[in-house]
Amino acid sequence: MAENVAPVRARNAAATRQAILDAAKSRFAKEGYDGASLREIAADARVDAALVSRYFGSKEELFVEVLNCGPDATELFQGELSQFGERVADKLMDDPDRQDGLDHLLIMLRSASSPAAAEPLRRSMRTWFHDPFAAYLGGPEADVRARLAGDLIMGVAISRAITDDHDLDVEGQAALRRRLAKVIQAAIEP
Amino acid sequence: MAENVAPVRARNAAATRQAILDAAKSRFAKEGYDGASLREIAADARVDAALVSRYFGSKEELFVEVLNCGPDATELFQGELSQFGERVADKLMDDPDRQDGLDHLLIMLRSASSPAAAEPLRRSMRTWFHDPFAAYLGGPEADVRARLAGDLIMGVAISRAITDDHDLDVEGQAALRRRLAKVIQAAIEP
DNA sequence: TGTAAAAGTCATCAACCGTTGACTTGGGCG
DNA sequence: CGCCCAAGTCAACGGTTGATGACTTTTACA
Repeated sequence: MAENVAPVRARNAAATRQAILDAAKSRFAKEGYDGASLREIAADARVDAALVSRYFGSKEELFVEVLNCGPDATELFQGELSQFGERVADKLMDDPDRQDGLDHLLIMLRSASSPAAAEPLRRSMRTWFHDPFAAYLGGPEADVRARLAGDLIMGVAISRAITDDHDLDVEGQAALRRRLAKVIQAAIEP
Repeated sequence: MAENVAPVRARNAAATRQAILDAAKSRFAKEGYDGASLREIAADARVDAALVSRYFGSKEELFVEVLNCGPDATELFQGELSQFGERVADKLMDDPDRQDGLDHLLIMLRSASSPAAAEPLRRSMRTWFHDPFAAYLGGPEADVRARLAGDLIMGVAISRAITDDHDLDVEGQAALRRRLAKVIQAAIEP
């Protein structure tokens, strides 16, 4: 018993930093800014808690870094505009674990109540979601249409995250998917 | 200097209890279940913090009590069905302080990330919002239509609560209100 | 190989949280 | 008036959080 435990990862600042960022992103998405503790994040990343503060300075700076590091939603803003509703509806009604593109949305809703997180959230939302969305839509009142459709998407994502869809049967979900696609399309139409 | 401070309120269990409930409702709506502390709530109600635990047993029980005490949203579910979109859009775009009917929605979104609050939230949402809404709508797939429209309303309420509307000018807000009314109506149409 | 800096760990701090038990104060009833 | 129970207060608890400084281990270079 010379070496007591596995080293988990070779000493590599960049890799460790990334591991912390990944763990933080996941935790923030699941529990929000306040709910996620640095100790949990550090445990997920197999790292001492003190190292997180050391690498990122403070929890808020880590949060900003997480928000700025991954766009993730831009993949939605490619392809036929007329099929946008269908695409997003499919994505939203997928099983929650596959919603990579919606991590930031989840972070947003779960951290909405934290004053410390509010300002970074606003900025990130605008940069990574709203502005690209409005540019993708184009046409008159693009910002209003993007805002409305974005709010709808966020509302549905929240609802799914909260209710776990225990209250809708299979055909109910199918009906919701159809209707959702239609309404999203109506929201972005000029 | 015999009496050192104002008694604030005559000794009255019912009134004190109600004052705590009001303060809790407001705090939960502003900061969510985790963010609102019993000490803050007690201070708002001009009451010692210990009294809150004494009256309601625990923070979670107080939360449940707040959720169960006021429906508040039923007023939306009265009047012409064809005007529903207009009515809700007006309500949503009002200044945030006047959104009495949406307090529970705010509480819901701000507390979405707290495991302790999740189950009471689901129950309350269903009882006080979704079910009456579906009953009000009627017709085929009433639950799906209620769910979708509810998600849209929640998303818009969240968005407004977060962004403070610093990013939309006056005519932008007017355009958003028009479009919102239209999309809500589309969401509830059979 | 020797060494200095980077990478990671440990112990600890002050602040805040929800909750509890012992205490003091007040008002209504005999 | 005097009592007594309800209403309200105070101080303290164990636990958790974010953050910091001193410490040890590893890596890489001369």
